[in-house]
Amino acid sequence: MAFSSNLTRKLALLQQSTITQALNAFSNMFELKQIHAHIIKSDFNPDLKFFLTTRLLVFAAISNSGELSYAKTLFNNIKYPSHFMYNTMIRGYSQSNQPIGSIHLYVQMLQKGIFPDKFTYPFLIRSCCLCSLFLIGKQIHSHVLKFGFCLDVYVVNNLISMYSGCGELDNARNVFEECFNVVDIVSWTTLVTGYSNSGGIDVARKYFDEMPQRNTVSWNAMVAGYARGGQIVKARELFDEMPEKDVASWSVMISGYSQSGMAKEAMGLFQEMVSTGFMPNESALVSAVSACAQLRALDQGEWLHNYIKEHMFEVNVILGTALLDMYGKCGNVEKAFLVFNKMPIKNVMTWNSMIAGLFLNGCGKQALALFEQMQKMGPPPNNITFIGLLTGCSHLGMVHEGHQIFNIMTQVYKIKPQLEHYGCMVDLLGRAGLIKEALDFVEKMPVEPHPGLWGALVSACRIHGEIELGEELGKHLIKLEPQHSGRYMLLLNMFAAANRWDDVARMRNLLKEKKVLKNPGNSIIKL
DNA sequence: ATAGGGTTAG
Repeated sequence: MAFSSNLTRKLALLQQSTITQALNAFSNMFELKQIHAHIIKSDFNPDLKFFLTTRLLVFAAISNSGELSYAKTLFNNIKYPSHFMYNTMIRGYSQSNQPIGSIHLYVQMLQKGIFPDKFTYPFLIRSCCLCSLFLIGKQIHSHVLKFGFCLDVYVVNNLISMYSGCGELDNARNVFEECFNVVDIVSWTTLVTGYSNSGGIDVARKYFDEMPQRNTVSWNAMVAGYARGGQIVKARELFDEMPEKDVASWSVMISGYSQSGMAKEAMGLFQEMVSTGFMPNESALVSAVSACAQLRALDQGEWLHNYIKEHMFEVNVILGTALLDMYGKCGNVEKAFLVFNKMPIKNVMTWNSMIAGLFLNGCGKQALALFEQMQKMGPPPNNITFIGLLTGCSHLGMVHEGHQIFNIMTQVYKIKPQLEHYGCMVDLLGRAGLIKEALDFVEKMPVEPHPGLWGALVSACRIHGEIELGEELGKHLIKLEPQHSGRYMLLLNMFAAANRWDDVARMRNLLKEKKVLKNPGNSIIKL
């Protein structure tokens, strides 16, 4: 008996080593499926089968070339999955496009009496954040406390990051302070990011200064915080002070410039990055392309596109959208379409940008045709889609189509119009000279008209010579916003257009009298 | 037995 069981074990070990070698050799789903088939057909002992299935599950669920749906099937066919298998699936879902699956599996795990461990929670909490299920996240926090896993720094950091993500910085800080003996550089950095994302940039800086040590990521987080908060000069100071820069540092700073509308600085820094010998990453490229779009710099945009092609960067959905947006804004709608058609994955923003690009170049019919296509085979349009469509119709004078779009928005997609949508409609009617209809529309609106909306109407009155009505509306507007110089200018310009010079002079005096500063206009300050 | 986090984009 002893002899025979020993033999079985030896045989198993022998089999195990061959199979382990085979497992080490597989690197894609095709090979994995072959091995899976082999496992099903052979009569390995159950322990070995279980071991091998675990290996397959890990690859299918979490590796880059895996396939979560296959992992799901695999998992569902296992009678008694181990806690490790549950953890693997929870992690797999957390890095998929359906992170809610993690939560379902966690519940299932508890129902089956399988105990979670410290590896369960980081991914589970991450999934809660990704789905914005913060209430569930808090419940899970109580599980963490109950099971005593808050001594694990990974769990702690994910909790801090969850509370930061839902803007509850007091809770984030409480976790940080209660676990002060386990926190590390990542916890500090998470807190810095959390505060700077919630408008607490000074608190963020305080934590940054108090950190026992800093690395490049912590510096990057602080620079990003300043850049996001519009304090671009401070961001740059810190960027220059950094003891060491990595690709993300450059990327953070370039995106800061680009998003603050400082497109020239963004381009300059991008060039500096490349000449310093750094290979830009996708996000730096996106910011640079977007800077070209702002500057209407087609040549530089095309240079970047070539650079991307030459270096064989994967054009992901964000980079692709940035590129077609750039081509659209720079007036090359053909190239925009070329990029659009080549993109294997498109999302709402991709479609929105392409539609806007077509409108911008006067191709209203094609823009509407693309919207038709989007409704048939694209992602569901969102409120931004409709702002783009209505603005486009307004600029091209497509009044009838604009009305249709508004109806589609409210009736088909049940999207409640926001102030912006009403503004577009008023603009659409006003520009077309349908001032009465525009006023009717304003009266029927269920929301309080925004000052800018009256402004659009006054401009329309100027263009279409409805001076009396314009005057009435303009005065009403000045009452609403007496400190806004632009409101006076609307009336002044209208009187000038109607050759009513006395009234123009009267407006000038009024401007002086009220000490309303005239907006000197926008100018880009070169650093 | 096996494993994990913080910065950057349209």
